[in-house]
Amino acid sequence: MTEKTSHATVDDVAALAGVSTATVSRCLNAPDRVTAATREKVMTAVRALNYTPNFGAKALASKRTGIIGAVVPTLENAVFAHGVDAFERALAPGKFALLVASSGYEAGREKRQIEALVARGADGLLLVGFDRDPAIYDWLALRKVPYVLAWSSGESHPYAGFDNLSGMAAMVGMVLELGHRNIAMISGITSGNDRARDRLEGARSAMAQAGLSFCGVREVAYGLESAAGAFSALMADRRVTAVICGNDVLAAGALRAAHGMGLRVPEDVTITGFDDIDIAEITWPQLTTVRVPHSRMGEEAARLLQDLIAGRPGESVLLATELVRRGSHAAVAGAGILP
Amino acid sequence: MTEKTSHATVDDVAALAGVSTATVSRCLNAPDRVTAATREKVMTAVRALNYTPNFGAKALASKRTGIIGAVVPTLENAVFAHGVDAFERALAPGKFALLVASSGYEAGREKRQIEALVARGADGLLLVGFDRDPAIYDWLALRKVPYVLAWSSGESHPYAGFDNLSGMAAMVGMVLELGHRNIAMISGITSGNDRARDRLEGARSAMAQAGLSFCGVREVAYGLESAAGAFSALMADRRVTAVICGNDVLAAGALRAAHGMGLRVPEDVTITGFDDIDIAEITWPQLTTVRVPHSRMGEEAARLLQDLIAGRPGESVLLATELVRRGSHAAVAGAGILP
DNA sequence: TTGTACGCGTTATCAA
DNA sequence: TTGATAACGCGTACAA
Repeated sequence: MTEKTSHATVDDVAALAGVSTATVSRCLNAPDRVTAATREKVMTAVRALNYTPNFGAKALASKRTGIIGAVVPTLENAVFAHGVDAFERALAPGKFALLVASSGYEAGREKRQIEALVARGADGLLLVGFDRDPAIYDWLALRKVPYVLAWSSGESHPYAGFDNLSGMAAMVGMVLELGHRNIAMISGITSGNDRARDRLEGARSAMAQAGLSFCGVREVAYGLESAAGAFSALMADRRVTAVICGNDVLAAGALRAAHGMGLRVPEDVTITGFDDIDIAEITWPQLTTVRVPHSRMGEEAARLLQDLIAGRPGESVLLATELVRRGSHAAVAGAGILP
Repeated sequence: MTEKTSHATVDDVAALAGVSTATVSRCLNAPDRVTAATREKVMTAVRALNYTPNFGAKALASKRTGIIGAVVPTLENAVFAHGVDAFERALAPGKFALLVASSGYEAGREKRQIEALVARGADGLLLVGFDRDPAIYDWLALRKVPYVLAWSSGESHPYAGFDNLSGMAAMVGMVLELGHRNIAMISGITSGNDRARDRLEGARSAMAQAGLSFCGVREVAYGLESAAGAFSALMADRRVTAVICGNDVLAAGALRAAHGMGLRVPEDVTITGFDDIDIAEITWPQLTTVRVPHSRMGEEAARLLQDLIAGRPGESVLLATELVRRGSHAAVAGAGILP
């Protein structure tokens, strides 16, 4: 009875090919350090035995797994789904694989997920934003795990992101130019979320620069329903002519609520988004929003992280955001200013 | 100069705690097989040394990684993003982590991704649909890697999915009841995609049952633009009063094209979707579509796969789809049938 | 309940 | 270019 269930090992391959295990290993990991003739013999044996290197043994001996971890709030937001998708595709094929975990916007869960990924041997990490317990950065440094932050500018950390603050300030600036003065905002929950905080901050500073402040600000969880609720509450103040939203999902929810209330967009109220995900082009009217190059950002993050893992310097990159003027904005009625 | 860079090992912990390495291992993996007193000593040492088990060594010795792999066409489609998100959340926390790869709807790339995940020591796999090279299933069986198929009923394979065929047949049945007779369809690319094929097949069989066939069928890549193009082409036939779409993205693209052509929906043309993702509620009018319990499916798939990995039997589950009647359908003009 | 000692399969060092 | 051999760090029979 031969052991049919056990897999072939380097020893089996070496024996069949008539070489040493060291040569087999070289053939697989550094083919150019072996003569064509022996390489041929070895590869034939590999195929004959259907040999696959044991992952654990390889990781143990080489001290690297080829696994990169990513922790995002949720894949349900297209922003992260697209970014992670692009990130994964930009990883050197065959060399790295992506381990994904979600935090549900919870700091505690994010910490546990980071630990779990590192425990699984992640060679590097992709994280969202910079706002987290400093102990985590210390721990990562201690463990010598390289990481890249995305969707924000990472302050002192390596990052591939953009400036949420100025992006939103530009949007509010445009709304002000349209003559709006009574403006409200629906923001994401800012606690533990630097993206949401920066967007709110950017909006407020643009208002302040014009000597104004918001009629009302509502912090709500990202979701159509919560945005719709916030919108109705905000519009109770009949002076409001524009509602700035922290992202496109929030804006879509507000838009729907507006329709439900019999309000015309943009004639009665201007609604703006942020992110420029697919839904921005699907709503009616289409959303005026801030374009963020999510896919490009995923690619840059992958490039940067792979540099870091390889011991190369690696430079952070700040991507530009862009105002996208579509149909959900207009000059305030009677303002005499053209859109 | 002490070696500051090397991490603590079981030996270090054992030495500090004054026990053997075996006891340390037991404390971490089977705490109940150790007295509370020694456990306390060991855990104190673990914390003091900031000890984390080496992943490679653990995997090598235990022959399992706690890594589960998933290969989906793309995370850009909300259907997969949501499903994967739910799947990941349903994985036993701390015990399993999710390795995600995308195939871009390419069979060759999917095969390579599967191999890459198995090479990374995946204890189990989540795959989309059943339509793939049989050699892959053989290879998986040879390697003894458990897997679960989702988004389809998996034929002879373990699956957590739903019946695309009957789901679409029900939708077409409803459209026929509304009096429509000149119907066209925008389908996803059916080659290598059993979901798209089943939906097209289900639609055709419902038509056939009424003694009809489609005015036109267009197979296009999933995307707003391609759907918009297909819609205009299909509507060149002025008899068409309803367009069945293979999924919600396609339907959203068709809807946008309809607006662009000055067609009213649903007064001039009925448009239906499939999947019931977020955008179905964001379009105007909201999409009449087929609801698929993506999150529930992800959870069931996780449950099933974990059963399989644990050596338990594990039962496939077929989830029910449901017709969601919203605003994009209406009785054909002059049909005298109420919606 | 705890300790001893070996095996897991690969890579890397150093000679040849 | 190739080969012998020593790590790599943990789990686990088996014995105490």
